[in-house]
Amino acid sequence: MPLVEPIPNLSETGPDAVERILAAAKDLFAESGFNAVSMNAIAEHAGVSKANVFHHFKSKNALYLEVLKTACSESGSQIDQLGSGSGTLVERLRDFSQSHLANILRDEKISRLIQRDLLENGPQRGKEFAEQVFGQNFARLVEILRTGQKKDELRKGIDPAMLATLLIGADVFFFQSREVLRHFPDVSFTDTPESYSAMLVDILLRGILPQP
Amino acid sequence: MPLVEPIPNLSETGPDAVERILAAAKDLFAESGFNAVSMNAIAEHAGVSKANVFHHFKSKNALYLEVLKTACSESGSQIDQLGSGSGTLVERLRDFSQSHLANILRDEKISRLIQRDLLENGPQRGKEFAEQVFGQNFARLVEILRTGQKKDELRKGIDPAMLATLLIGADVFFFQSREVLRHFPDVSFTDTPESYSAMLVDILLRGILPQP
DNA sequence: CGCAATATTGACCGACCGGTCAGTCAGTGC
DNA sequence: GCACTGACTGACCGGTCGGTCAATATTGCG
Repeated sequence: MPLVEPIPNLSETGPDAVERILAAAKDLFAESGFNAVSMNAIAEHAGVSKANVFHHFKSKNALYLEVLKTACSESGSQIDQLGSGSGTLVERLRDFSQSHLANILRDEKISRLIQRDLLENGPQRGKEFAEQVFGQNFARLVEILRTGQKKDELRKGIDPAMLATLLIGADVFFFQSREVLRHFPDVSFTDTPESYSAMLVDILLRGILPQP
Repeated sequence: MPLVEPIPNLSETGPDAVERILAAAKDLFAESGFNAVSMNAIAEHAGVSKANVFHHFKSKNALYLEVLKTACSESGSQIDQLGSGSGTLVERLRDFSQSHLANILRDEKISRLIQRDLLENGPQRGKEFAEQVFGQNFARLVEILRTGQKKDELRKGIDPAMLATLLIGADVFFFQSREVLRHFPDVSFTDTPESYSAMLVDILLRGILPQP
């Protein structure tokens, strides 16, 4: 029972079958993970026969890798423009935090897909992601922070890589824990990522101690 | 091909079959997730027949839920003693951050199991975890922070729930991203969670801006 | 001891899995 | 007309899945 019909395809020009398969696979893999999705389900979702899926992709794993590759390139290009803005380091940090979280939330499917893949494929995949997907952006962020530190916009004792980890980690944790946090009565920010981001940067900048 | 033999069982007194099944299931579920683990694999790992597993647990799902229940109660009791220490808020924060991260890392299997379950069972499970597993501890941490805030040990503008989220999130992110972070040349703390924790608290306390 | 309850087993089931295959069909160049 | 090609399909394969069942081994109790 296909939950989504393959676009009625009124006469002829619909999305290419390959694209429909990739889109269906992306949705289903992100939703339920590699093992829980059958090639039959993908085929039905895409409105083609299972055999046709195998005609275009030599195996389930090959299809999965193709989906992952696409997702990663999208994910990478989204973050590209970050950190290139001008202004003080403080302004740039605010911008980065806001747009980074927005990017994660924008295509939830991609985020889930990558999260799932990292969880299921262990250290080896972790290395691949570090080197091929996130490495550049992380290094750039660290470099920006280091430069700011030299210009005395950042405290000397701070490890730039630690700060970068914290900035990214806070957003990632927000993304994947929203559905838990939402049910804590003390928590008020799950529906407004902007306010989460603002509070995060505020804490990072000024610290949590009372100021004389 | 069982990767781990069921304990030679020299004559008779080994762990009860039910316990062996639970232990095997916990290991395998944590390692590969619900769908990727077969009842046959669990049975072999536990050194019993598959039918015997079904004799003690009415279904795969019931076994899984039992494993999850056990894992959650262990996870809960571990965190129990936190925050009950004495001393200034700063000292207690340092203690909390250190031991919280240590707890997460101690039984990696449980952490992975819960992480996997939250990812695969969506918002509904998120609510259950929030209410039945993490709710109390989170509320207690928030309460400690709020009290400290009233005694002026914490800046007024800080949202205690936000700070609690940040404390916990930083540790969780560290746990699940170690294998990625490890491969960033700028990162130096992946093998020393204590130094990560120390840097985290330092940043939170003093902020990242230069101090006059 | 006998005997019932429980623990454990191998054989088995239908459903579904990823993947294959022979073949249909529309389009294209000659 | 004909040969060829790539997209596409339904039927099918061996294998594994979660789950069942009748039969056997083990235990505990009168």
